[in-house]
Amino acid sequence: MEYTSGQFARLMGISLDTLRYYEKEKLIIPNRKENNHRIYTDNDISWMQFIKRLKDTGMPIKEIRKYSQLRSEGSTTMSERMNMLVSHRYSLDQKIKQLEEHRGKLDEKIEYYKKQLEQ
Amino acid sequence: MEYTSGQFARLMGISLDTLRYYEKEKLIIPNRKENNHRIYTDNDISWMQFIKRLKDTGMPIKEIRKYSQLRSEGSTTMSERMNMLVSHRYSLDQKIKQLEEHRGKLDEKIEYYKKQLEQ
DNA sequence: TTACAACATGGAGTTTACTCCATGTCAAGC
DNA sequence: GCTTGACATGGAGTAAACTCCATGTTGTAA
Repeated sequence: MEYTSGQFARLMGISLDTLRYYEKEKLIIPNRKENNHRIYTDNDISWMQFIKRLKDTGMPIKEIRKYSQLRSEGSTTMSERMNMLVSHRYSLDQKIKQLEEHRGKLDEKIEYYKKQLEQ
Repeated sequence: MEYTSGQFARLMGISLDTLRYYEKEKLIIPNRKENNHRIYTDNDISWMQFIKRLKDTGMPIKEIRKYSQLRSEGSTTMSERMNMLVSHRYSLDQKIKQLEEHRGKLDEKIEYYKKQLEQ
């Protein structure tokens, strides 16, 4: 399947402006038709979903660009890409652990409020 | 114990500029000495630690300001503050769950890379 | 064939959360 | 008494990640 920029943006749940911004930042660079209109493929869909995953887990755009750059250089950059993911996975793990601790402390505070309000 | 702004900032691991920025945003408003210098107390330490917790869990400064505002109005605002925390705790929970899912998907991708590189 | 929606570009503007800078005051050590 | 370091203020600047706008081109339905 192929998609116009508008269709693709709607499908991915982002704005056209954001899509073009990502292109300017070299995260995702679609092919063009003869009329210069962008054309996205199913392959772009899974790539975009992965970009969103990296973003949602806190990877800055500059670093995603680096990953994207390596990806476009082909299979010789595989181990470097894997290293990036392993390191990112580690910091994500740290982050989750910290958030869990914060959640526990929030629970304590909420419990405290509850007790105060019961009286 | 009492602390000057410099001591307090160092203790909390933030910069003096950030500390004053938080004051401008009404998150934490210390008393002043006769010479107009800020003076922080142990009470401010635990309050600041809580501010950091809210920040680290993704609460925007505007909302922390609202909580701070309620807090300064005394015990009559307790249930409202609790409601804020309960709601924040809920979204934090959602966030953690989403991050865990992302982590799982990252693991899959890393596994895939590993297999490719083994050959 | 003409209206209008969708697409394109370049550049300016926005929001959040700081961070830096110029300038001024003031207490303490040499 | 003078320098120096810590503190004060107001305002400008920065980085990240969009978001908006003006202007122009293209594709399609009536």
